[in-house]
Amino acid sequence: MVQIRLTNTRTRRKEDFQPIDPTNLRLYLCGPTVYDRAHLGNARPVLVFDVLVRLLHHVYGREAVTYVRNFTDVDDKINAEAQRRKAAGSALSLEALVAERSDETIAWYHADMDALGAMRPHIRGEVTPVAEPRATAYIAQMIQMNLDLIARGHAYEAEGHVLFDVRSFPDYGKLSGRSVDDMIAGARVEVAPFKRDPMDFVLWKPSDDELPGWDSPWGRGRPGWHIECSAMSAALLGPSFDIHGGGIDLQFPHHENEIAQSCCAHPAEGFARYWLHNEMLQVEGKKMSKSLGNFFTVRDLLDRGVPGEVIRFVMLSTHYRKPMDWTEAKAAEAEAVLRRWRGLVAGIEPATSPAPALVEALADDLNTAGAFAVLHDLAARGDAAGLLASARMLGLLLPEMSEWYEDAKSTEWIAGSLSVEPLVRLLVQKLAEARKAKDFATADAIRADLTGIGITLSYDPDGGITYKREQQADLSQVSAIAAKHGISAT
RNA sequence: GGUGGGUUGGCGGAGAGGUUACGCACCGGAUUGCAAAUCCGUGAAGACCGGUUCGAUUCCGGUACCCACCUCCA
Repeated sequence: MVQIRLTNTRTRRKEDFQPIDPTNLRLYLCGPTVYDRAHLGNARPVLVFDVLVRLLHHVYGREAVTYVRNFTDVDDKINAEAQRRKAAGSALSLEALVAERSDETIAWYHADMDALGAMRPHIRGEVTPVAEPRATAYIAQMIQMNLDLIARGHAYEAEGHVLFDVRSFPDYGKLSGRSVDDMIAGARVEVAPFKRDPMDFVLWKPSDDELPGWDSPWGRGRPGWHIECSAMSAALLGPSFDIHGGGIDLQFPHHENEIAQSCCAHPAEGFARYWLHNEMLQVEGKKMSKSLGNFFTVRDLLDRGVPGEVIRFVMLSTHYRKPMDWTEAKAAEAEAVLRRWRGLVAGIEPATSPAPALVEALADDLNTAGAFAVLHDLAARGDAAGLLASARMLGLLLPEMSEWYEDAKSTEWIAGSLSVEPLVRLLVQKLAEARKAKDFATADAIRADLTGIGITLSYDPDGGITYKREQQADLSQVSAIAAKHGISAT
């Protein structure tokens, strides 16, 4: 059996992965807060985990893997949207409006992640909504966990809040390498007066009548963010499980707090054994932010015609623990490579198993960049069946993601360009006739004009011509070009 | 201020104490009416300063620069 090695943030070392139970692997990935479309950065941990899960499937079998990813649907931004709809005259209750907003955001999220070829979370291999818990469905478990923490002396009630007592957990700060005293020194937040220690964090907070809330021993309120993941992972995976993942920005405070809550509520258990954190995504060398104007969602890219498979390729071409930069140049390069590979594997059945070198690369702390080198090698040797089987382990060259390639190959035009398509066809026809008559001057002139506006073409061996519209094609000039070459629009 | 990560050839991006990473681009060649595509091939690197070593881009220390987190952003 292949030995998987993973960099465990908890120990800051690359370690052999030893499952608690090889027939029942359990993974938890912090999912999105469902207030809006997922931005590009949200996709990174999902794709990293997707490759990890595919690798685990390969090594341990699909039915041995349980992969849980939550939806955080308790959030001020969701509440704000619900309140806006209420104010706009909706007859629904606030709770129903919150659910409505969450539902539509979750549907978007599914569509976007599906487009990237990311597998849905699953329990022992079986895709089910249970593997994607919503925080609002686990409020009772959160309340119970808070009660346990209070009973064990790790939490206290103050003015309708329940707070975690960080001084009661000596290991607090271990994951992120900070001491409580360091954190206080660097803290820039105003400290609520009812906290025993400035770093104590909220497990439960009160809700007023304007906000969604649930009845609890501490009055009507809602859970703190961190307790949600502790309660849901315990409910679905048990108090000890194998791998917990997320972006490096969640290391502190979110994951630190999860550890504190879960380890104090279940002192005999180890909680997550391996912690995986991916580095952040940048755009053209800068942090993605709304103020810089370089903020965009996965859907924005898809709508602009960047295939999901290309996004996936770019994301995986950088190791997950390094900052990665999204650039147009990378997307173009990825598309060219994918196009070549798809041409190579067309009509080919995949080999029965991926190349051992590829599995080895992935087993070595998910070295996806190294895995690409293996794919390039297979392609260079003309091993199409091996390339296909291996690429699919990375979630590439999957049949369900081939649409963009098929469209380009069949020179199909998107709806907006239908009106000029007949003209282009006539121009190409004229070009073909000119070539046949060895009138290369005319042929080259037509080709140059079409290339100039972003319609590229290539000559097939049989004398036919394949043409396609590039991303930035300027179709407004087509009729002028047609007129120039003696073709009139009718 | 605290914590963590990074700096590799024109660009992107890995591994490894000594032996070609790989891809894109470039250049040369094959093919082509010319292109495109494809195929073959060459060249090119490891921030700076010290240390350990027979030997370091790879280990250790320092310096510079970049980034992230410390604010319920993956």
